[in-house]
Amino acid sequence: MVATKSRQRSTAPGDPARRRLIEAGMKIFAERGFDGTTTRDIASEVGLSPASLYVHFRSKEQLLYVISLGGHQFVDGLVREALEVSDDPAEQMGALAEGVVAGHLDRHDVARVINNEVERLGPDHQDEILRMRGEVTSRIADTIERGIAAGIFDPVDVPVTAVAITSLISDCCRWYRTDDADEVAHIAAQYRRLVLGMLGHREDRSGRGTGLRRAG
Amino acid sequence: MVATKSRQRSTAPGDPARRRLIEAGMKIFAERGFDGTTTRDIASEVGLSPASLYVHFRSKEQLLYVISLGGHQFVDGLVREALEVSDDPAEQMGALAEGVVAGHLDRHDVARVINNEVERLGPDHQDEILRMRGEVTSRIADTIERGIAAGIFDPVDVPVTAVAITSLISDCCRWYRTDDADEVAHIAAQYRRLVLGMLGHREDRSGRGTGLRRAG
DNA sequence: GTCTATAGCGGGATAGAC
DNA sequence: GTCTATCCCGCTATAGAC
Repeated sequence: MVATKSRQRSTAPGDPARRRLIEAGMKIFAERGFDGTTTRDIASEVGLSPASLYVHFRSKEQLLYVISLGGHQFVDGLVREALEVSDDPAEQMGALAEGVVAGHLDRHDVARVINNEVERLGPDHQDEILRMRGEVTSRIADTIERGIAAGIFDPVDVPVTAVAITSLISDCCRWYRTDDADEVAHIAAQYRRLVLGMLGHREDRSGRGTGLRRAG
Repeated sequence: MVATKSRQRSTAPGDPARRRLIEAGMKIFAERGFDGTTTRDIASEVGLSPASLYVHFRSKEQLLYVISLGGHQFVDGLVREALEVSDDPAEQMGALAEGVVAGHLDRHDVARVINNEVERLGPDHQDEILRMRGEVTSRIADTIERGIAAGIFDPVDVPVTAVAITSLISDCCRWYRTDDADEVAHIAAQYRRLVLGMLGHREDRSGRGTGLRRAG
């Protein structure tokens, strides 16, 4: 199982109202979508007047941007953590799938927002967020390539497979919504198997991969 | 490769305006989301006044419902077609993955709408559409079970795997947008491999599955 | 940093002529 | 079946007092 730590958001610590607005935005954007959410919804959720939102954020779009940025930093953290567990591409990919899925189910509100509301960002913010998402896919592609080179993954089409894995482990928050930690762990473990299966990695084949480097 | 025929929608044939509104709705809902689309956007796209929409649909939500229903009937058709290619669960699942992905890329506008806008439907319509989506997952689960029974799939967690496959082959329209038929065919073929990999089905293992029934 | 009040605009849907 | 005109409402964002 992969831990889900480092929840830091880009919020100043001494500003509770701002953070509460962010948390409310995550929750309500996830439920109703950006365009289905009013600034009144968010403000009243935290017991503030609609106008107060504009003390902390230039616009409703800016709030979405801050949430999206924090969400992607969270995912980046999950990915980096996973890649550090080993030098073995199969271990890395397994940890990555399991960790990202667990993180997405754990924080399914943010996960839904960063998946579904990217296109509601302004052009510049959208570009930036999509670049961050692209970096996750790049890391996955790189791991696949190392696994193929090590002979422990099938010689799949790398770009398509990297996108498919990104898609699969991100989209889980569309299908599951649970606070049961055991259930989260179970689902995440299954997704690990499924992702390694996509790469043709069988446990009984790992003996073949004598060329792989173990972590120092 | 799997064909993408039977495009019939639930539109009366002698009513071009209604159909044009449906096509416009597919396009614009896909681009901007249901809540980001105005009835004026849709009407002006087909050269009608805003009021004309209400001659053909009770409400904006009703238009979304009609589009969603047609989209799910389209997907249902793809699934049924795929299941008819053979009695071999691996052939069926491969055809299903390839066909659904090809269909989703071919008609990525409808695909995006049925994936992203379900929750904008009213409660009853939403229930109905989610039931249709659930039936697709059920058919996938059934195919997985038959494959496991035949010894050609790994003994995976059936519910989780069925959801994951549904997720993967539906979500492709988030990542790809192309009118190049060759590219569509290539991506769909890759997804076939990936899905069969999730099930632990290797081509070189199919000899093991002597217990499987061939189509009559 | 919070509030009340409101500007300014645009939305879904309807009325009624043609 | 289409139009023009419009109702009525709610939205984002701002002004200005406290």
